[in-house]
Amino acid sequence: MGNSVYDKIMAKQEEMSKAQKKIASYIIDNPETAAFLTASKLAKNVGVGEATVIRFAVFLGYQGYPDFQWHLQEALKRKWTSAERFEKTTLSSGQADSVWEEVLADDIRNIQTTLENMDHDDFQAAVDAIIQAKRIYIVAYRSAQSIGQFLEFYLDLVLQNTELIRQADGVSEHLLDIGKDDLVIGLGFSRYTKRTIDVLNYVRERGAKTLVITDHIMSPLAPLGDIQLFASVDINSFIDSFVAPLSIINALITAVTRSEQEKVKKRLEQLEGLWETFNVFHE
Amino acid sequence: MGNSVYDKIMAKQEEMSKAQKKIASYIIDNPETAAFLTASKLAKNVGVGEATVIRFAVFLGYQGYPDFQWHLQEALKRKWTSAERFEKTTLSSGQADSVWEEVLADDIRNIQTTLENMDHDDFQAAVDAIIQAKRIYIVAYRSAQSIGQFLEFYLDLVLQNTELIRQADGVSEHLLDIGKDDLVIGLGFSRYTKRTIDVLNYVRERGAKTLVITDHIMSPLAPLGDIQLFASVDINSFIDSFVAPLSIINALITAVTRSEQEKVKKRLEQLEGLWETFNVFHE
DNA sequence: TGTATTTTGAAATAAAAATTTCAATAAAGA
DNA sequence: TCTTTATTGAAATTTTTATTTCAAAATACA
Repeated sequence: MGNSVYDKIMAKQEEMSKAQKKIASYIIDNPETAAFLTASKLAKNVGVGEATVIRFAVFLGYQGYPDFQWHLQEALKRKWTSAERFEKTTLSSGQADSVWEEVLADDIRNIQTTLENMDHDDFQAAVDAIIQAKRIYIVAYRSAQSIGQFLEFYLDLVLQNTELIRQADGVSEHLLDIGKDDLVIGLGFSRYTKRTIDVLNYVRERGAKTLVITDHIMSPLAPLGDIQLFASVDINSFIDSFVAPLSIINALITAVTRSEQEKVKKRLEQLEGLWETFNVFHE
Repeated sequence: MGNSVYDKIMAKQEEMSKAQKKIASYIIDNPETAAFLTASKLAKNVGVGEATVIRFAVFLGYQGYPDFQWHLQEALKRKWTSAERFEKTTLSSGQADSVWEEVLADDIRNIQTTLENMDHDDFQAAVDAIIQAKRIYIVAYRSAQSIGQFLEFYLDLVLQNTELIRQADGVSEHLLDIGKDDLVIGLGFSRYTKRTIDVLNYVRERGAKTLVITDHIMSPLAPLGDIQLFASVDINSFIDSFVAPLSIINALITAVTRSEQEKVKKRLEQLEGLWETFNVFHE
C-alpha cells in the first residue's frame, strides 16, 4: 500500500542480483543503523562495493544515494513515533486507537502475566516428563486443537512418539493400551470442552502421567494434571487468546530439544535429506 | 548521569551566545529531525550561519560537526531501543536464567516488533477483504497449519464460509471453482513450504483476492498477496514462534466480529443452543 | 565447453559537506 | 560616547562522500 523503501524492496526483490539481495537484507535487518550510514560504510558493512550500493538506490527508483537515505530516515521517524504511541498504549493503559493495537497489547500482557505466574519447578517437571515418556498423547478439542496440533507437529518431529487425539466422539483406539510410562498432555481453556475432561479422567484411571496446560487454577482441568502449567488468555474479544499457551508450547519444545540435542540433531539431518528429495521447501 | 548531547547542552547553556541558544532550542525541540540534518541545513532551519553551527559542535566538546551528529544519532537509537525493550526491565533480573523466561520474553518482543511494523491501512484492508469475501480459503501447510486451523475455526463459526485447505498433495477440489469474489488467506513462514506458493500462484491466476500473513517482506509469499501482514517469528530455538502471527489472527477475528456485530450475535445465540443440547462444555 | 551478457568493485572524477578565514557587526566595558 | 573584545556569516579551502568509468569476474546461454 505505502510507498516506503520497504515496499519498493518487496516489489523488486525478484529482479535483484545476489549483491543487491545482500544489501536489501542488511537494510531490513538493521533499519536504525542503515539510515545513518554513508554509502561507503553501508557497502563495507554489507560486504559489497560502494558502487553496488549506489546502483541499488537507483535500481529502487531513487535519484541517488542521498535520496534513498532520506527515505530510509523518514521511514525510521515514522517507526519511532509509532513506538512511542505503543509505549503509551501498553504502559499507561491509554486507549488504543485500533483493534490490532488493542489486541496485540493485550497479548503482550498475557505473556507477561504468564511469565510472572510460571513456576520454575513445574516447567522443569513438564520437560522431564516429556523426555521420559514412552509415548505422548495430546488431548485438545475445538479451537484448542490448533495449538495441540502445533505441539504434536514438533514433538513428533523430534521424538517420534507423539500423537494428537483427533476423534472427538468416543475415546480414540490408541488410548486403549495406554500405560503408566505414557504421558498425556491436556490443553483446555475457559469454555472447557467436556470431552477433554472425560479423556483426562480416563487416562488417569489407566495410570498414565498427565500434564495440563490451562488458563486458571480454578479450571476443571487443573486437578486432572500431575503437572500443571498456567497461561493467561484474556483479550477484549469474544474469543480467548491462545498466544500465551502457544508461547509456553514454544518454550517446552525448545527446552526438550536443547536437552536432547544429540538425538534431535541426528533426526533433523535425516529429515533434511527427506525434505530435499521431496522438494518440500521453497528455494 | 548520562553524557548525552542533551546533558552537555544543559551544562553549558549559561555560557551560550544568542545564536547558540537558538541552535540548542531547535535541537531539543526536534531531536529526530536534527540528527539527520547536515550542518548547512541545520543552520538554515535555525536561521544562523553554517559556521556558527560548526562552532556550536566544537563548543560542546566534540571533534567537529560529524562527531556531534553521530552522538545525536546514538542518543536517538538509545531512545529507540529503550522503547523497544521496556518490557524486559519489568523482568526481575534482566537476563533470563531459564528457557521459559527466554522464550516468553522473545515472544513479547515478537509481538512488539509486529505492532511497530503493522500498517494501519493494510490491516483495515484485510478486515474489509474478509468481510466482503464470498468464500474464504485458508492455505497453510506443515506447522503453520495449526494457526490456519484456529483462523478457520473462528471465521467459519461467525461467517460460515471459510475452509482450510488440508490436502497437501495436489490442489484441493474446492479450489477448482474459485473466483474473483473469493478470498484466499495464505500463511507461511521462514522455511516456506513450496505448495503454499504453488497454491497462491494458482488462485491468483483464477482471479481470487489474496491475503498473506508471513514473516518478512523478503518472503516469497509477500509478492503473492494483494494484502500483506507481517509478523515476527524469531526465537532462540530451532522452531519459529507463531505467537505473533496468532496474535494478528486474534486481532483479525476480533475486528471482523466487531464490524459484523449484529450477525455474529445472532449466530452465537443459535450456536449456544446447539452446544447446550449436545452438552459440549463443562458446567 | 566456449561465448555473450550481466554484475561487480577499484580507481578516477564530480559533488557536497565541513571547516577555516576574514571582514563586518554586535556587545561589553571605559 | 568611544574603544576593545567577542561573535557572526559569506566566501575560500579542505575534507568527505557520491557518482561514474572501466576492466575483471561471475553468470547465463548456446
